[in-house]
Amino acid sequence: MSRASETAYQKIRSFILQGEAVPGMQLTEEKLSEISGVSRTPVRDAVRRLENEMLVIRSASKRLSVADWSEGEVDEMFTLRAMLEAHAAARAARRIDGDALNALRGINDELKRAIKKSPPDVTAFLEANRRFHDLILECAQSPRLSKLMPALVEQPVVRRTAQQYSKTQLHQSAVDHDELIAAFAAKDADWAKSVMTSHIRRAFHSFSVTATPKS
Amino acid sequence: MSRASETAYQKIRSFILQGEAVPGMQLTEEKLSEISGVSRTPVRDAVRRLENEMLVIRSASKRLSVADWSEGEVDEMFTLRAMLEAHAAARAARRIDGDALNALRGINDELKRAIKKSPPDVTAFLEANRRFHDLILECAQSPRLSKLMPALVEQPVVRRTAQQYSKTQLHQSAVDHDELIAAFAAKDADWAKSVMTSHIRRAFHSFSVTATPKS
DNA sequence: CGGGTATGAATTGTATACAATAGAGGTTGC
DNA sequence: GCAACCTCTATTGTATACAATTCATACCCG
Repeated sequence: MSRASETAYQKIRSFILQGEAVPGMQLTEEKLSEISGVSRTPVRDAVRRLENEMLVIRSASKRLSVADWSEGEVDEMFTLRAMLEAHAAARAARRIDGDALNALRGINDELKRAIKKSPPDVTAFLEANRRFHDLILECAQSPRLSKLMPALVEQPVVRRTAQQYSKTQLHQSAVDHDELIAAFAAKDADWAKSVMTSHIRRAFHSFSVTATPKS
Repeated sequence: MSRASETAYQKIRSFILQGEAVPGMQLTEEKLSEISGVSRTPVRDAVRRLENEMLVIRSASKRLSVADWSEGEVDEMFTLRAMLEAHAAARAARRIDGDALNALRGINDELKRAIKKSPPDVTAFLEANRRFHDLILECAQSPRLSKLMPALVEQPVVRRTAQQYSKTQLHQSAVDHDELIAAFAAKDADWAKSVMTSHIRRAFHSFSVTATPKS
C-alpha cells in the first residue's frame, strides 16, 4: 500500500493496540487524520482495513469506535483461528519444501533465544512467533486463507497472552513448533493439523485463565 | 453503506458476476466510475470491499483486474466454506429459537416452490437458498464469522453450479435443509454440523463434475 | 413537566483537482 | 541488433472543498 495510507494504518493500529485507546471510544476520521498526520482520504482506506480486522467497529450510523470484544467473541476468535491455522498447517505439510523447512528451523531458533534471556524477551518472542506462523501460511499456498487470517490474529489479545506467559508456557510454544517442523518434515498433514490445533487452543486457555480471574 | 458507494459496489459486482467481465481483464478506477456513474472516491471504497471478497485482484503495482480462480482455488474455497458454515450450523443449533426455526421452514418452503416449477426457477431457488444460509449465520451469533463468510460465497461459482443442477440435485438441497431444520429443532450441534458439511461438499462436487469435463 | 420538533454543530460521504508513480515505447549509444 | 535510459502517458494516491447525514440541544406547544 502506498505511503500515506500505509502509515495511517500503522499509526492507527498501534494507537489502538498500544492501549492508548479505550474500547468503545469514538474515533472520528478527523481525529485519526491528526493522529496519523495524513488527510482523511488515506485514513478512510486505513479504517476500512482495520474494520475488516475488527479492530474498529462501524455503528449503524457510520460512526467509528474502538472495538470492544466480549469474552465470548474472544473465545470464538480463537476457535476460528484454531480451525483455519490447523487447516493451513495440513496444507503446508503437503506442500512444504526443504528451504522453507530450514527457514522454519531458523525462526524457531531465534524464538528459543528470545525465551532463554532473563527476563525473556517477549517482543522478540512475539516477532519470531508471528514470522513462524506467517511462513506456514505462505507454505499453505492458499490466497483465500491468507486473506482470511488477518481478521483472526488481532494482537491485543495475543500480546496480553504472551506477557502473561510463564517461562514454562513460552518453552512449550517452542516445543510445539519443533513438533510442527517434525510433522512437516514427515509430510504428515494430520499430525501437523493436530499439533497446530493444540498449540492454538493451549494459547487460548493460557489467556483465559490468566485474563479472567476466578470470581 | 451510503448511496454512491453502495451503488458502485452493486454495479461493479454485477458487472463482474453477470459475465460482462473476463477474468484477468484490467479494471481502471476511472472505467469503474463510468460503469457505476459515481466518482472515483466511492469507487475506491467499493473496490476495497470487492478486493476482500477476492472478486478483484490488485497486482503488485496497484493495478486492478478481475479475479481469475484456478481449479485449486475453487476447491479450497469450498473446503473453507464447508468448515465455516458447518461451524456456524453447530453454533446455530445451540442458539436457535422457535421464531428463527419457523422462519427457516418458511424460507425452505419458498425454495421448494421454486424447484417445483417447470422449468425450475433457478433465480428464486438461489435467492431462497441465500436467505436460508444467511439466517443460519445470523443465528450463529458470531460477528467474526459473519465478517469472514462473504469472502467465501462468491456467486460466479454458486450460480454456475445451480444452473447446472439437475432437478434431483435441487431437490436434494431442499432435503438437506429439512434435515438441518430437524437438527436445529433437536438442538443437536454435531448433527447440524455434519449435515451442513455434506450439503456444501455435495454442492462442490456437483460443480466440479459438471464444470470440468472428463478429459 | 413531557414529548415532539426545529435548529445548529459535528461527522461522514462525494467530487474534483493535483501529485506521485509505474508502464510503454521510442531513442541513443555501443 | 540490443540494451539501457529517457520521456510521455496512463493510472493510482492524496488533499481539500463542499454536500448530505446524523446527533445533541434547546425550544415550543400541549
